[in-house]
Amino acid sequence: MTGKTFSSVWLREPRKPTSPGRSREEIVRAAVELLNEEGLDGLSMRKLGAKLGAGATSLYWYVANKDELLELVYDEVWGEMRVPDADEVGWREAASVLAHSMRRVILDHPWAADLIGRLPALGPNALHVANEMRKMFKQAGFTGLDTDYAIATLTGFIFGMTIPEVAWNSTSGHEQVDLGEMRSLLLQVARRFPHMREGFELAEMEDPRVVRAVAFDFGLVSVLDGLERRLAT
Amino acid sequence: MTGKTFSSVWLREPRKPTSPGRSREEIVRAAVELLNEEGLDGLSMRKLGAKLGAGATSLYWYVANKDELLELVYDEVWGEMRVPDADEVGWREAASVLAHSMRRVILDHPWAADLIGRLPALGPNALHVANEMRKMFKQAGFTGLDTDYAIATLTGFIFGMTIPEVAWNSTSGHEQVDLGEMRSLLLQVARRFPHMREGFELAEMEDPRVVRAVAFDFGLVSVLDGLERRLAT
DNA sequence: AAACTCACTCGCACAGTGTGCGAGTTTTGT
DNA sequence: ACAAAACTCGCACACTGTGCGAGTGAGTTT
Repeated sequence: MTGKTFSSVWLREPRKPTSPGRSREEIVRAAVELLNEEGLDGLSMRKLGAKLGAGATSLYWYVANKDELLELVYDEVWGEMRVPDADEVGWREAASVLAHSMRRVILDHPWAADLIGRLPALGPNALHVANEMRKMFKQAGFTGLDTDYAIATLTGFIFGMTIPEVAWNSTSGHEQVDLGEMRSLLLQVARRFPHMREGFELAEMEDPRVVRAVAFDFGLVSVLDGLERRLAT
Repeated sequence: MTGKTFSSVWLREPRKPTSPGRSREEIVRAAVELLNEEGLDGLSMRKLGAKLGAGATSLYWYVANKDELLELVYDEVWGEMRVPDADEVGWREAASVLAHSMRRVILDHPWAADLIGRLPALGPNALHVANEMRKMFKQAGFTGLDTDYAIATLTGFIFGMTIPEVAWNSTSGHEQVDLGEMRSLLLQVARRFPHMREGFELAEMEDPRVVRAVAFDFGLVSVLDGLERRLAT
């Protein structure tokens, strides 16, 4: 374990000098664009500099290092998540809309999936979402730490459902894999793991994207039901 | 989108030549060791070669590229997950033990958290776990695709709960952050996001590790309750 | 007007990365 | 003994993040 000292953009002076109205947001915006186009590996300081018509190392005036830049872009995706007001639509509806929104955002920004396991979500946008979720679950009737447990449970489910989906999408983007070979491999697998066979047969009649969406909905009502049951005690 | 052709170690000839009983497993084992010691960034082909007393590029005889090596080590962690027999202990108990086992394995191999979002779990160990889970949920009473949805829901919850926990651990390993500064920042946050305040106050009286473990249990019973409810319809 | 300060830019260099290539070495098969 | 196959590895290439220190240009002070 490298004795790394914990540091985060968010745990520092509220602002850098940033006197000219110019650049940090611009950098983050360009970085997000680059990430959307080329993925996490496609983001390098040199490319980002070039995209902004700047030298590679100029960016280091606005950002301490690449990790800090990643913290900033990570919070940016939290900013895209929509949390409806539970007072207006009820907590279950609010939670459901939020869940689909979070899933959508991650699928649209696959690189964010990698960041979830690397950075804690401490930025203002993430805190805003957390705050709204807390309000939502309190409105549902949760109290004390149970409220936070409910938040963790729901976001956990959403992330855990979506992150592997990203992994799957990244490989099967336009699959070059021989379909016949794939099929025969599946058969071979089915022999060694007999319980999987039925699942394979059922799943291959549907569009995988649809299957995953249905699975998400199935899981979501389960989780919400489970949370609702906690309220009864 | 780079038109990457999908390829996986698992979708290829069942075996490389591998005539001498010697090396591929050994490489994977050493890689896992290196990963446990130094994390995902600490694994480089050169270091791995050195650890094995071999030249850096010698490994490429046994492994097509680094990604393939990662697929192999990824499946290795699936091999550490324990799935009890649902016929003996009942599906709820089996699911619960499995969940805690998966959480433990990921916390013990934090680098695996990054791989979940990058690679689909297609290795033999992963398939074995999936197979056992399918058996477990069928024993519970699920049928058809619902069985697969239940699997996705449970593993989704487990991963989604644990992956951010890994992120948090990686920063707060031995936190060098000024506690007073942290405190004052939290107060500032609490002003902007009032609903968070109660959560902060409650949480800071407990050991964060314990809080997260409790949250996991809370979420787990919720998810299992929710799944059980699906059986009623 | 001259001097100074300070926000900002960026080229160079260093240590490190994955990996293709092709020339070597060892082991195996006949 | 000879050939073929299995295996090793040094070199080179293009790339990475980033510390350093010299440069630029606008604004402020004297």
